[in-house]
Order: sequence, then C-alpha cells, then structure tokens
Amino acid sequence: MMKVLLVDDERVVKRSMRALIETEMTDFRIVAEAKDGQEALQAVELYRPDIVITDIRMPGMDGLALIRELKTRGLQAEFVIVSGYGDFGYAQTALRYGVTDYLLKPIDADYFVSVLTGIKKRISQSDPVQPTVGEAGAADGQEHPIIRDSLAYIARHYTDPTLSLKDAAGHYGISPNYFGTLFKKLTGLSFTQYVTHMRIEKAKRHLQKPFVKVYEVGLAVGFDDYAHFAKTFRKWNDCSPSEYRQRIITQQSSTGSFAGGSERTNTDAI
DNA sequence: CGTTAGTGTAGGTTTTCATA
DNA sequence: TATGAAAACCTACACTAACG
Repeated sequence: MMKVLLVDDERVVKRSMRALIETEMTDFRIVAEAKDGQEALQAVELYRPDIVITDIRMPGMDGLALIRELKTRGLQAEFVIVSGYGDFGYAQTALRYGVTDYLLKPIDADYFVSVLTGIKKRISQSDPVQPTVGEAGAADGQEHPIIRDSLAYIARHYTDPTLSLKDAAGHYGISPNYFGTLFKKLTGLSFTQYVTHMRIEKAKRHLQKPFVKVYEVGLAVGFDDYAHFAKTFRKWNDCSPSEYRQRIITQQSSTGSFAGGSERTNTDAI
C-alpha cells in the first residue's frame, strides 16, 4: 500500500485527486492533506508518505521549498509536482530537485493514474528513481552539463519553428549524432519527442483561451504549418485541437475550475 | 468565407548502428 | 567519448473537402 500526501492550497484540486485515487487506485492510500508547505512538513513527520504530490505555488512555503526541505531531512519519497498555467518554467526548475514527474493543471485522469502506477512499480522493484516520460526525463539529464543546458535551450527556443537537433548540437560544438544519442540516453526521450511534447503541452494551455484561434495556437508554440500541428496534436492526444478545446469548455462548465486536460488519451480529465 | 481536417509526397532531419 | 553512414522518421507543402 502506497502512502500518499496531497499538498495544495486549492481544496477542489485535492478533493478531485482524492476522489480519483480512492476510486481508481486501490493500492494507494491518502494519509494526509496539507494546504501549504508548513502543514506538509508536519504531515510528513507523522505519516512518512511514499509519495508527495504538491502544488508549486502556495502561500508561505511553496512546493519547491518544501521538496528542498524534505530532501534535506532525508525523506525517501517520490515527488510529483502539480503545475498551473504559466508555471512551466518553474516546473522545469523543479526537475532539478529530482522530482519524479510533474502534472500540468488541469490534470488528466489517465496520466495521473499512469504516473502513480509507474511510481509504485519502481518502488516495488526497489529501483532507483527513474523519471517517467516527457519533462521528467530531464532529471537524469541534469547530470550532464550539455544536456542540462540543452533543456534550458529548448525551453527558450521551442516557439521557434526552425529549432532543430542540428542547431542545438552546433550550439554545443558536438555532432548532431552524438548529441541526439546523449540526449535520449539521459532524458529517455529523443530530441524531437521532447520538443514536441513541450509544444503540445503549451498548446493545450493556449487552447483553454477561447479567444485564440486554433491555428494561432499552433503558430504560437512553434508549428509553422497548421496541418502538421493538427496531425501532431492528434497523435499525442487522440483528439484534434478543436475537439480538445470543446472538451475543456464542456468539462469546465460542468465541474468547475479543476477540469480538462489530457495526455495521450481521450479519457475524461479530473 | 474562414476555419479545420485529411491525404500524398519529396526532401530534410533524426536515430541507430558499426567503428575508432 | 565521438564520428560517419544509412535507414527510418518527420516536416513542409500542396491540395481538397467538410462544416458553420
């Protein structure tokens, strides 16, 4: 049984995550909830959770400070960051603290389940913490200066349609072949997969703004060509950009603020 | 008419593998 | 650790069609 601590200042978010864990994940038990870092520290002392799921931005001690403090205290736990819109760069920084994964709000139910399931599997196999897909792959990458820097490079340039592995490799003065190999080895994702994932996640944020046209979203996140954007979006999410937007609107009108989101799935979000 | 989706294709880019 | 070559994959482009 995995012990989980939920840390978020938004009650509705915690309630949604609790509902999901209690209904979908019988191997997990929520031992405590906290609304900020201070409360979380106390809960950790009492319950020694296996997994800490924390928001980044909270009053008082924020998520990053909390993780730093818990690591200082030697807590052997897996950390999952929950990041809201506009926190992406912040979440990237969080990866350097060795978090296992991070989830963007609105949280996708399937992805949430898959992240926790993956953590349980790793713990049960007594493996060292391995990052999951996507951004979390950056954790190992932090150990190599070029890859560490390249992640920041991508974060700065992902909106540029001309961003390429060749350019990035040239930036560091190594061959594209070697750079690509190194990147995949250390992050778990190929260069293009990483960049595409970042673009799609950003696009999903933009699609929540109804006044922005879908093709403009594609342009805004680095897709020069709408057809390519639509194809790529569907490949990663099993729905078109417009379908995704429609779902978000529907879910937000029926369930409130903690709604929407999807990650390589077309199932309902929390 | 504007927006979005779908398809085929050529060319460029990335990944993989063998090798030093 | 690093490179080169070739295969595999991806992207941009052009075009068509559906929909409101």
